[in-house]
Amino acid sequence: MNARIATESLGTELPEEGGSQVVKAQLKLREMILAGELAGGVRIAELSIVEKLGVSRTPIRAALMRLEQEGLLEALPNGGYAVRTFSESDVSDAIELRGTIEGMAARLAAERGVAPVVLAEARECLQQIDDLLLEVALNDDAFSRYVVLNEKFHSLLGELSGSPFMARELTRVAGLPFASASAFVVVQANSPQARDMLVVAQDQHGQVLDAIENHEGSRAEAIMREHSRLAQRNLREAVRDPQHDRMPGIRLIRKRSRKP
Amino acid sequence: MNARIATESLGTELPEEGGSQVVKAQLKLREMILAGELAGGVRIAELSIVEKLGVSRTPIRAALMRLEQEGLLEALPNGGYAVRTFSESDVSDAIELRGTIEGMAARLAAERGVAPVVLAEARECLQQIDDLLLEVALNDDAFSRYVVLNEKFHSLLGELSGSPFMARELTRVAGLPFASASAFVVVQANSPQARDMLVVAQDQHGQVLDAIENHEGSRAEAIMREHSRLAQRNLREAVRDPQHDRMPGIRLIRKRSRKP
DNA sequence: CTGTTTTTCATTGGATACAAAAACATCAGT
DNA sequence: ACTGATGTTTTTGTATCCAATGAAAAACAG
Repeated sequence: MNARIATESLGTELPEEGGSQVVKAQLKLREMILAGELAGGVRIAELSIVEKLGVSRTPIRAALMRLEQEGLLEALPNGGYAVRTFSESDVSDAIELRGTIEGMAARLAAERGVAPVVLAEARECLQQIDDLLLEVALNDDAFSRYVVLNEKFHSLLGELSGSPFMARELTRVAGLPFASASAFVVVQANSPQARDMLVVAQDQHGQVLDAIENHEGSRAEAIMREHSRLAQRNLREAVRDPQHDRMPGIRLIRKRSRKP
Repeated sequence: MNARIATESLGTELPEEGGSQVVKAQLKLREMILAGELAGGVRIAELSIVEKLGVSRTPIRAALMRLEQEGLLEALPNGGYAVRTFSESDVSDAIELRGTIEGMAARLAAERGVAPVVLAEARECLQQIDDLLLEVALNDDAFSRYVVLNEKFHSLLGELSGSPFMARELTRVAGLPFASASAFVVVQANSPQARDMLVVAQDQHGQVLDAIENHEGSRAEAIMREHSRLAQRNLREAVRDPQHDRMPGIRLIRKRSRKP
C-alpha cells in the first residue's frame, strides 16, 4: 500500500523544489519539528514519517541521521530518535559557543591578515545593512532582508579568518538549534526598540572589521563575544514573554531542565 | 555472490566484538583510512567497501555519513565520498579550536562553580597521572596509560563546565581528526624530553583546576588555550620529522594546501 | 488478585532488488 | 584526426524485504 503511494507520488512527481528525497525529507521534518507538529521528547517512528511524507524508509533514515547531528534529534538508547528539548541553559550555551568560535575566527583574521577583496566584500555587506537601517521604522520585508544580510556577514567571518576549517565550523555552529546569528531577531521585530538593537549590532559589525583591519586580534575577539550577548538578551526575552508563541520552535525550549 | 558471502558470514557469525554492523564498519573504515590503505583524495566506491568488509551497503552508507561528519571524509558534489587530506594549517586550526572550546569550558566551570564530587574526581585523575610520572623513564605501557588518563581529564572538563551541551561539543571537537588531546603524544614517546613535556602538561592540568576552584575564569581559559599549544608543537615536530611515518594517518597531512 | 512468564507484535537494523544518473568508451561524421 | 553523439557500464539513490530485538499484552500460577 505504501508502495503504491510512494510510486504514484514518484510517477506524478511535479518539477518540485528540493533535490534528493533525503533533502526533501530533511527540510520537511525540520519544518514539522519547528512548527511543533512533532512533540518534544516522544519517540519518532520511521513508519509514521513514511506515511506522512510519502518517501520510503531509506532516505528518511538518512534525514533522521542528519537531523541528529544537527542537534534537533537525539538518538535513543535502543534505536530510534526523539525530538530533543532544550533547556534555556542549553540554548544559552550554544549561543555563547557561537560567540566564542566567531571570536576565534575574528582573532585569526586580525592576526593573519585578510585579503583586500574579502574585506571589501564584508564592507559592502555592512553598507547594505546601513542602507536598510536608514529607515526609521522597519517593516517585515526590511527585517527579512536584514536577516539575510546578517547571516551573510557572519558567514563572511569564515572567509575573513582565511581558514577553510574555521569556515566549516562556523557554518556548523550556526546550524545548531537556536544558535544562529538571527535566531531570535524576529522576536523583537515589532518592538519599538527593534531598530535600535540592530543599530547596536551593526556598530559592533563595523568595529570588528576595523579591529581585524588593524590587526587587533584580542579586540576583534572580544567584540564578537560581546556581539553574541545580543542574542542572549533576545533569548531571555523570548522565553519570558509568552507572546512569542509564534516564534518557530520556541516550544522546544523549556525553562528548567528535568532529568527523565 | 556478495549475497552469499554476506549471508554466510552472518550465519556463521561468531560472537565477535563490536556492536552493530554500522559501528563495525565505521571502526574498520577509520582504521583503514588512518593506516593509509585508502589513499587520500580518491573516490571511495561503496561496492569496493562492501567486498572489503563483507557487510551490505546500508550500514556502510551510515558509516560513511558518520565519518563525514567526523571530518575524515568529504562528500563529493555528485555523490560518493573521498578521503580528506589535511593541510598543516587545517590540523593546526583544529587544535586551536579545541583549545578555544576547552578554554570556554574551563571558564564556565570557574564562573559557575563546580560540584565538589566532580572536582574530586578530576583531582583523583590528576593524582593518577602524577603517580605515572614518578618514573624517570616511561615505557610504552606507561605512555598508553597516560593517554587514557589524559583523555579522561579532558573529557572531565565537560563535566566540570556543568553544561551537557558543552560536554557534547567537547567530545565532538576531540573527535576531529588529529585534534584530540593525545593525538600527537605518541610522536615524541621515545624522545628523551618525552617525560618533561608531560610534566609541563600536567602542571597546566593542575593550574587549571586551581583556577576553576578559585573562580578565576579568565585564567582558566587562558591556561587551556596555552595547553593546546603543546599539541601544536608536537604537530610541527611530526610533520617535519619523516621518522614519524609510523604515526597513524600522518600521511593524510600535507605540508602545503593545493587547490584542486 | 498479583506477580511472573510467555507470546505476540511493533519497530528498527540490515540486505537486496531496482531505478536513475553519471562516467566511460566507442563509433560515425566531418 | 578530432569532435560529438550514443550506447554501455559503473555507481549512487531509493524502495522493499527479511530478521532480530525489545516492549506490551495476555495468560497462568501462586
